[in-house]
Amino acid sequence: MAGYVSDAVIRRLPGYYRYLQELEESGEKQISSQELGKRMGLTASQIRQDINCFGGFGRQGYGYEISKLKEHIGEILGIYKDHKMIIIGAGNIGQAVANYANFPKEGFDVIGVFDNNPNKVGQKIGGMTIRELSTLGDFLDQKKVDIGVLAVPAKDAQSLTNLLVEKGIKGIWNFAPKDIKTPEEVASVNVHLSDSLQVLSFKMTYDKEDDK
Amino acid sequence: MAGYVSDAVIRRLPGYYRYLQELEESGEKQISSQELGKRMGLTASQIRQDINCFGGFGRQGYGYEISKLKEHIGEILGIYKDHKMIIIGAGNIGQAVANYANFPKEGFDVIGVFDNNPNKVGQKIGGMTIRELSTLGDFLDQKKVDIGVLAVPAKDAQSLTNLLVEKGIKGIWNFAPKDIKTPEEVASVNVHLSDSLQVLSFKMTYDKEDDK
DNA sequence: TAGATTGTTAATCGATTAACAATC
DNA sequence: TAGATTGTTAATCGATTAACAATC
Repeated sequence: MAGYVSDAVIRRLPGYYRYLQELEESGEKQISSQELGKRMGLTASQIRQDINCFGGFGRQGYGYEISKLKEHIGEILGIYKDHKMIIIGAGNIGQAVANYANFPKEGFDVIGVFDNNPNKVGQKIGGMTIRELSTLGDFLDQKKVDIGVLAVPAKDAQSLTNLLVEKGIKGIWNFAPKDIKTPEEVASVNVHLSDSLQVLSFKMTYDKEDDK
Repeated sequence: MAGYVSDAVIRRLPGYYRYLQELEESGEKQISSQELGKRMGLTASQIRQDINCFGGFGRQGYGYEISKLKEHIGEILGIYKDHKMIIIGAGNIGQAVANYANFPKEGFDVIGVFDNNPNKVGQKIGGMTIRELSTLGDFLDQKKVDIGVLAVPAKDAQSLTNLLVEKGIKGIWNFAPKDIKTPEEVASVNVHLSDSLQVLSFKMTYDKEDDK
């Protein structure tokens, strides 16, 4: 359906989904681009442009049917598909992701957790037994895994990425404080929590000098 | 020093810091915008433009002195300052942040953790005793806190934001799956992990149809 | 000096906003 | 029908890239 979709648009899609879900839960049936824009802090124009990257889901003179638009955007995001995930690194972040309650109901299903620390291997987190990292290759040979979550130190990020890619992973969600390189056909998203905290730190300093 | 700095530039700053640190650790002394661009996947032009938002740190015919530029960008980001942080919500993410090893050495210091679950209050995480959420207001009256980390359910995010703002917090690092509103003088950064996973899901689906 | 590379101005590109005809 | 609001084209704005004089 969609042709080229810019990164700027892609990054806004989950926000649309969240706001539409909230509206749906509050019992609303319909919304105009103007009203949605007011709530989200976007212009009505931008919302219509964004949505029309994927086709005309609205109705002139009426607006958008909330549940239908939400459904469409969920579909576009691919969140109704079944995603098999594994987590590599059972440290703070690996554990948080393993236990994160929001995923399963949306089709993101953790089927394995790996670590190379002997004290952790065999322990359970989020109902899963932590496996020895050296068994990762075999695991990937045997099971279909869609998403690899990298929650390891920076120095291990690229070599593990290479292994995942070699074994046919489709996407990598990278929490290591290091940018990873994947071939074009393997999607990746970097989270970089520490970067995000530094951005906050910057804004705390510089906002004061802002004069607009 | 700096006038208006666009969000696009701000978001790249932590990346510069990371790459420069890595170069420094590997013993490099000097780098040109061209070479740095190659490593980071940016154009040399963009790097020079970005850096010159904050002043001329380079030398013609030579490039940039790595340790000096790193230091400058660290300064700009404000990461050498002392930041007192509190964490609100001792669930998966709150715990991960409390235990996150990368912060203290860079001046981000967690001085309190709060939760409203009686089973959690009194327990220890990251060397801190979890406090009853209802004591948050008093705590903020007594101590100077710079950053509040929100790791709570969506429904509680805005009311806790309001409390933090009222008590004079300077920045909010928001992990709740909900956009928060703060007055202009209070900085905030949303992390929205679930959004980021959905972006990955989208890219896994649509990259294949991409024809460039 | 010659070569390299910055700092900065100008050109281009892409994303956002405005406008308005189509139509519910 | 009249009013509202979309889908879409055109105008504007801002960010990225290119170019080049300045200078180390």
